[in-house]
Amino acid sequence: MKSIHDDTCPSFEGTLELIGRRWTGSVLQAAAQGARRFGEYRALIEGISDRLLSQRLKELDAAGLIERTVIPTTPVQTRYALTPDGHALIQALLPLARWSMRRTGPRGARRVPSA
Amino acid sequence: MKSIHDDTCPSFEGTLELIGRRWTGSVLQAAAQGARRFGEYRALIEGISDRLLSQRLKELDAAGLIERTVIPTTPVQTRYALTPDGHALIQALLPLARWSMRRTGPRGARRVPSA
DNA sequence: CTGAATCCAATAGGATACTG
DNA sequence: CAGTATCCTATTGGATTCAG
Repeated sequence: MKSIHDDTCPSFEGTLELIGRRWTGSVLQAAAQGARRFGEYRALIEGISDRLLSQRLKELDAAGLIERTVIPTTPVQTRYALTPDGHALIQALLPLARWSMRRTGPRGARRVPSA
Repeated sequence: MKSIHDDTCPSFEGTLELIGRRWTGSVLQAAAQGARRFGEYRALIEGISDRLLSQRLKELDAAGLIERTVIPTTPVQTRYALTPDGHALIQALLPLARWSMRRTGPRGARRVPSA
């Protein structure tokens, strides 16, 4: 049988911790859905605060998964677009998303227990 | 283009937060490598404390990803084995592990920035 | 060997208000 | 519109000690 061990490395934990932060999955989803402007992300992610959205976008930018571009109009526009790496991550996340859906049903009724 | 949105649900975030906790990825790796006894996990996961290993195993048990079995010998033995769901998770995690490896190189030199 | 208990430090997250 | 600044609380994680 194929083991996860064959394909992992010390940074795997780091990746999990990055995308495991609250809202990060939703931010990636929003990006995959085409969100580009700050307000678009905010509209797609129900319940997130400005502060955390800003923080998550900053983290994903630092990780090279999205790219922040400031367009000098008045007022300035800011775009957050997926990088190729970010796109690849989305693809790599699909099996996990399917696994989640299979476990909890398409409507995701319950939450995975955390303790 | 295929979007992650097509395959996700509210519990996806919950899944990410579960496996995004520190050490959880390593615990799953250890399980995939065949660890069953508490001490085997501890030996495979360098640096983890008893408290956190115990906590992670409890969480994964509660999530139905591993099963805890107490064997009444003296002293008692305790086994933590992957459930079918746990196995499926490992498989679903493989693309992500490969993605991590591609980003940082097989030796995982650097850590993904977190802020 | 397999944990539970305790204590402490660091971090994360929520709410709110404010700004160019 | 796109954030930043502050404050506060809750959660996490680390270290150590104790126990069946």
